[in-house]
Amino acid sequence: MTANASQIPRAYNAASVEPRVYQQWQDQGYFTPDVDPDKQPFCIIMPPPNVTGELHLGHALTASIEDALCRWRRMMGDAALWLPGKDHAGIATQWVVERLLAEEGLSRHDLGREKFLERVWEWVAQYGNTIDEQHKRLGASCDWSRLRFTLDPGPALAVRTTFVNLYNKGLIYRHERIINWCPRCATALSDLEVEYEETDGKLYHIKYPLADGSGGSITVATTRPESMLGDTGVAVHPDDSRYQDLVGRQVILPIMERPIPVVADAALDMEFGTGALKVTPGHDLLDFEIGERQGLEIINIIGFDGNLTAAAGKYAGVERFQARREVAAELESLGALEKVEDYNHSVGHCQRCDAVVEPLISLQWFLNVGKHDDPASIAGRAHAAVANGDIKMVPDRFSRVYLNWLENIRDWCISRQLWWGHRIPVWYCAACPDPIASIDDLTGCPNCGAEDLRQDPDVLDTWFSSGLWPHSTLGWPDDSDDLGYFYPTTVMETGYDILFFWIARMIMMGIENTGDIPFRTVYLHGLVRDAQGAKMSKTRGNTLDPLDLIELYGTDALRFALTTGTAPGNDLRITEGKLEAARNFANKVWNAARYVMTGLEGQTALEGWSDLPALEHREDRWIVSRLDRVTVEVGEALESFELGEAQQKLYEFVWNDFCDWYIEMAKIRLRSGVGPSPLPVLAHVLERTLRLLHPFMPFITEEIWQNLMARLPSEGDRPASIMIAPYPQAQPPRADRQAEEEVNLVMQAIRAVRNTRAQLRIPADRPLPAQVQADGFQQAIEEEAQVIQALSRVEPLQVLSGDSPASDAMNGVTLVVNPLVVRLPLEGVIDLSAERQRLEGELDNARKNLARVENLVSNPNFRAKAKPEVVQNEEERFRSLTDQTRRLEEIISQLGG
RNA sequence: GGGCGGUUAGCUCAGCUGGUUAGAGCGCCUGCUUUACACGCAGGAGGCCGGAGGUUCGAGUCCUCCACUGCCCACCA
Repeated sequence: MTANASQIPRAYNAASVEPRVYQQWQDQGYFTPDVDPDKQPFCIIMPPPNVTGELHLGHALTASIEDALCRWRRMMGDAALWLPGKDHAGIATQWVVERLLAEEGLSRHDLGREKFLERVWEWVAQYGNTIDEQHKRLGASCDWSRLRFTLDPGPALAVRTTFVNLYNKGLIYRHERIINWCPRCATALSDLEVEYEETDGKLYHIKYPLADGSGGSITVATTRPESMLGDTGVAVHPDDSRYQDLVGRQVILPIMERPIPVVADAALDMEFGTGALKVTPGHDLLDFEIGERQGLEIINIIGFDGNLTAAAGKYAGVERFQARREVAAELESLGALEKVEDYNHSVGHCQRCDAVVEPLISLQWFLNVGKHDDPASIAGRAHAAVANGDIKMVPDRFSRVYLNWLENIRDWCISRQLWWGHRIPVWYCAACPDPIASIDDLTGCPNCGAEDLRQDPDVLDTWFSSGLWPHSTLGWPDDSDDLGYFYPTTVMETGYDILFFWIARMIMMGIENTGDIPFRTVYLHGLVRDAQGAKMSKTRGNTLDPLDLIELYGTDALRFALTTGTAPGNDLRITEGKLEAARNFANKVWNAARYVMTGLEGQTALEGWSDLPALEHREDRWIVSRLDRVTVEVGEALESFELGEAQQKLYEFVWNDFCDWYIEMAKIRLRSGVGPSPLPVLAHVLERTLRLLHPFMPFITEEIWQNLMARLPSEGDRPASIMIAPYPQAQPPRADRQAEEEVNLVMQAIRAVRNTRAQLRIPADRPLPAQVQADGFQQAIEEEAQVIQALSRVEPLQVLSGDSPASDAMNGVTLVVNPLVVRLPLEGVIDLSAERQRLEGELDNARKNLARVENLVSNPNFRAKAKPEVVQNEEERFRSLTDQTRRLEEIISQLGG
């Protein structure tokens, strides 16, 4: 383990490190929390990916965020449970297996239900855990011992229990009504599973003659002329003066030659089309409702297979879009087609297969969720939970979207005509009139004892079981320890695209079943898009495989790239540049660590590295003060779910403060051996930084941490892994304003000299003599002289007191780093007038700033109304600018001319 | 039709409750094989924070309107 520093590879090798480290974590049982009353529970239920799923960047984003939160809370001492799962994904999985069968020339009907389900289970056994293994590559610290599948006995019992309870309450019911039907998937869909797309279509104006033979007619407009075969009425608005005299009369439906009534219904939009609507209650939602109100007949002319039915007369058996063309043609030949206009409207498509959805009448199961303003209803309680703040959403704007959805919610069609899924636990007895809902499988009728029972053939919408997920995974309906301890869960984290599908359902079902909310906070992340901002999709071919990216950049870099520089709820683009930046950062951390560990080689005087009891040196006090400031900022960012902000802060601290400045300063002390050794501080800052970074970059931090700890004397309890080490907390006494101010001055002076060199093209290695007037900071500058000399290559450096510049310094450049004045005698390199011009430019700038601040500070309104610390800041700035202006004026006057 | 975002440096984006001279990464320009790192170091250029009003001592940040753009919802016959 304690390899020589020389044996530490020059670059971090993700591929060899990561699987090994992950295995160690898992073997140690770190992912599996105990139910521990002395700890605070923290629980995230992972959104269960589909068993058919391959890890994509959306999963990777989900996992990166959830893992970071879990690792952070675990290090904070919570009993952190991240519970993984998988979803049986009814339609998606059935499709995959049916496609495989099709390759054998078989359909599921050839196999029969039982054999088919066996095949699906075989498929799941063989391929269903791909995504789990992929999650492990991401470093997911989830508790695999608690892994749940939606069809496992536990969740299945939860589904049946819920169904039976709701059935017994009368909230789940079976009804014949108009639903969304996908002819390709041959199943009913919920409203949510229909996606509307703007489509260029036609608006057909069809003339229906009056039945009285008067020669009069009424013209209706439709985008689906074939549906007229099922018309059972024509509706007009009751206030529409054009049609007053037609209401109550009959018209003749062309082609079908069927008399149908003209009715008045207020749902009509008088402005639209001709103001008259053909009513097809069998195939249109609005028409269905009008039909119900007006007592119109329902005729089904489109069948479940998408072909026209016998009720369509001579069009029976014709495919629906073919029928559209043929009906339009026939209407035209009959002279009933008044006109056809181009028309853009939105058409519903099946979310799964993209076929055009057909509204039709069918016998289905529904869940009555009630109204949002009924506090006793499912929707009402789900509404209240968010409205009253029991459940908080991040970002908050999604609360309104959610509430608005619930305010318009309708009953949920929960039955699907599939085989793969939770079969509806209802049996029909040949001898009894009422269906029987039962948690246990029935073999005989509980009412009459008859054995002629038939179970409902349908399965439940996949989202029905998903809706129970937070409590069903924890053991409900049993009163399990996990349920008591981890429920309500802490955070639900997922993409905003499933706010209605999943989040809303979990809130509804969670409260219904347990009486308590399923989670306290909902964190919604955005969609991962490609570099051009396009949605990633397989058909577009613009998907990036996270595993490829891991191979190229490393897991930590991928995770960092996905979660830095983004805000909750905002879509993000993943680009090569971001991935490279993240990888470079990982490399930076690795090399900083390599440097520190090289320094530790063979050292013995490292006592106190873990808590640095007495810091003498200004630079040490500075970096520790900065470290603690960052520690506070990172903690606060995490508390408010601002992961990107936390990582940004850490990035800047590591790269700028620690690497660019502290390590460079420490090198000088290490070389000279003068003053206290910076090694304990280097070790301390590195070790804490690793812990701060660990939730975001778990692998590289663990690998370095193990290496580092092996080189450091044991002080206090030493955990076996960084992932169970405590998350760093700031120690207020270490905040050191003075050290920060002094080191800042030193850095500014160094920058000023470097800048001058670059401007004047003076080679970096050519030593320049310099004088510093260190008004009030003599001691600090004298003590930091070595650093200033080394980092800006000034040699020799003369520190002057007060305002007594050596006269020979006047032929050169004077840098005002208020309150310091740095003089670089550069005879011949720069002429007096150019220098004078430069200084006057600076003075100009300073005066402008001074005027602005003076204005502010002298404004009584500002003094009265601004926060005291703001006033104080501005006053300080005023003094400093006054000072700077005075210095510049003096210097310019000394230049003469 | 209703609602919600976005519009900040050439590109991709941060900027939380209004308070220094608005930041980062990438890209660009100038120098550097400085023994942790060229996946690097040092220096630099580049922004009327979409437009117009308003509130305020003070606005990228709050309010109103407008423009462009993306998304969500809706029974657009």
